[in-house]
Amino acid sequence: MPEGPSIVILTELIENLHLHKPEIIEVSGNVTTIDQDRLLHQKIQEFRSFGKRFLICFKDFTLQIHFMLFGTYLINDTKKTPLKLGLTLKKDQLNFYTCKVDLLEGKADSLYDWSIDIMGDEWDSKKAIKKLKELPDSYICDLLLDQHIFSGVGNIIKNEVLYRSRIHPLSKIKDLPLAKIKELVAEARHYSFDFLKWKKEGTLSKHWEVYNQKVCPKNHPIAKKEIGKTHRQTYYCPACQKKYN
DNA sequence: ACGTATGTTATCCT
DNA sequence: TAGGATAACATACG
Repeated sequence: MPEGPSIVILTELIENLHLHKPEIIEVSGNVTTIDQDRLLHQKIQEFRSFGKRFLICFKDFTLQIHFMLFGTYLINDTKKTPLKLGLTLKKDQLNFYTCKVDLLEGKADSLYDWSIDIMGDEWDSKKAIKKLKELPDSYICDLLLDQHIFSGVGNIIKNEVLYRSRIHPLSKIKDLPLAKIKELVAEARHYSFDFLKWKKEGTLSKHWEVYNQKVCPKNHPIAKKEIGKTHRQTYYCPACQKKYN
């Protein structure tokens, strides 16, 4: 569920219900981080995604849902897991489980820097490149996961993008030629949309070239290590991916 | 059946 | 005190 493209899918699913600024008739769930009464009888203005966050937008505040690692949702269905937040509309019900819910004052437009949303129309690759160059000593595997640079990129996207760009995860920004940085940033955006397409088709895992794989497409053995500052599981091909230093 | 994990953050260490 | 390690969340998947 958690990476950016999956949140886009959720947003599209709800948009396809063709709700028209629906009123919240009932609020349920065990969420404690927000005042549930604040939502009652409010009209939802729109649904949006920002990075890994799902946004339910109201006139002057924004409900932000982050699914973390285990979060799930059901539309017009329920399950046994304790309900974190349920929103009953006139005809539909939106149920969120195992997620982090926050109520932020203000409109979504002004709450986030939309130019860093990897799936967004306003994505600004030049800005990402600029931010990367400001962190010369960081490993590229950590920077791809930096939500202040690549909002919405997660561990799967990280691994696949590094393979596509043929960059070893422990390369540092200062050692990468500018052309390579540009390629990487472009690939981060491009693969995110491939992820979206394949996830919709149900073929995402079939297209993994390194993530969860034993060998790369050229049949070289894949290395699997927890590396970088973030210690996230990293899959890479030592033969195909060049270490810049 | 069990180990692992698409993520983040608070808290406890050193 | 800065930074690192750890736990917590609760489920699905192979």
